[in-house]
Amino acid sequence: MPTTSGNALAGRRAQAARNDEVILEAARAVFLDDPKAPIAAVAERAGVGISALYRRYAGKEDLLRQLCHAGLRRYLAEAEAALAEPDDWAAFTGFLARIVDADVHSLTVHLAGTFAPTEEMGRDAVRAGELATALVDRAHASGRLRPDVVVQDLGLLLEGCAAVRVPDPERTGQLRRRQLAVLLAGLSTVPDADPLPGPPPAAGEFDWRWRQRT
Amino acid sequence: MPTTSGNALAGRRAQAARNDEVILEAARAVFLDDPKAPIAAVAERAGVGISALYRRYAGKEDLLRQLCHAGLRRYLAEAEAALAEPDDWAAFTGFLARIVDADVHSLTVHLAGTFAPTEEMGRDAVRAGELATALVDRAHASGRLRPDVVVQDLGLLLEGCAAVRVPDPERTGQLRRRQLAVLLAGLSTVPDADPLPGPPPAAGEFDWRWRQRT
DNA sequence: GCAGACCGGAACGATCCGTTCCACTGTTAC
DNA sequence: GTAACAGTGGAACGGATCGTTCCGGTCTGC
Repeated sequence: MPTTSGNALAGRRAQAARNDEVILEAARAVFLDDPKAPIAAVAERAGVGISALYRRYAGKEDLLRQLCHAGLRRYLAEAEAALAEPDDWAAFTGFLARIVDADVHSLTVHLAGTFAPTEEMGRDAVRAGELATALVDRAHASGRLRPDVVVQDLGLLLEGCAAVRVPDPERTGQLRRRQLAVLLAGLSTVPDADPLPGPPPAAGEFDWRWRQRT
Repeated sequence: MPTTSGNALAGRRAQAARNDEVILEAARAVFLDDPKAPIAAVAERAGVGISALYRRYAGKEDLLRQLCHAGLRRYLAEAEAALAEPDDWAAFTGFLARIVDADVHSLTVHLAGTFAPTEEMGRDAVRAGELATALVDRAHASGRLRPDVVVQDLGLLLEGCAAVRVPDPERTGQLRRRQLAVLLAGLSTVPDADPLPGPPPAAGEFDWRWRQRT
């Protein structure tokens, strides 16, 4: 029989621990899809009751804030990992690809403004700006980045990728990779040797937009 | 004294005619900013009462539909105008620039799904697809468009531009032009000779996102 | 075997929003 | 002149939504 120490994952305590993760993941998925989604949608998606949510977070704003902060931390982690990469241009493109794949931009940006940010988030945001600047500087140093590109252009680029969205998440990822490839080719000084990635968008692939949404 | 025929713009009839336009423009501005905006916001922005709206449109859905259809017609008009342009590549890029400037993509796409489309809209949508295909074909013929680009990539491109938005509409236009330039450079087979247009995004220009929204 | 951590979900109260309705005003037709 | 009326502003209504609270139940840890 499990005790508080040592033994992990058993019984009620285990369910609680699992719920911690399952709720956060559900919140991520739900609010990524619709930043104004009701909190009940998160509970439903997670397969838990509403109480399980309120036991962990003071309220909706608190949940949003922590979710957003997690995204910001992910951004920092990826940026730091990228700066460890020796190749300047690969560090730059790899960073962007991972941020796009992780859909971090939607989290940090589309959720911003829906809660009062903490001071720590402010500090993290500043640091994120510094790291991004370092990555852009190195990309410039490599000579492969157009000279008239500034750090803030990263915001436009990420926004442009995050805007691509279809119902199927996996397909969304493919299309975003394609969009990113085009944008990077546009930001590069050397012609793009590779073909555009992924199956190209097909006829009728965007028709779902016209179907009546509830 | 004005009669029904001949004389234009006087008295009550004139106000009504003016309101027709002022309401449509207000609706455009409001729903472009927030597709889920309440109808009262449109009336307020137009400086009229709610009755003035309901006298012209059967309901919110009807207003949305007509607004969206107007955008679709604008798309068709621009596409036809572009096809009259002799230079294949200029026709392609000019078309995209005008669509981006007119913010037609947000209208047709972000409003889609909020109303039951008419059959005429369906026909117009099909025709829009045909014209877009013709423009892409001509761009391919010019040799300046990457061979692996398909018509549906236009959707991604427009989405990527429409995603750029700051509070000031004029600045939004500038930044979208910049984004479009990058995307077009990425879609082109020949290196981009011109520098990126407009003042580059500045530090702190996106901070407004973090200010608490009501 | 019991105290309590943990949970599901109904219930509540506060908004919000689309639509209707009515009183009012200036205009037009006669 | 004046009677009908098109056009309007905005209050009021009814329904829907959503964040949060709360209570009864269950299973665990000791």
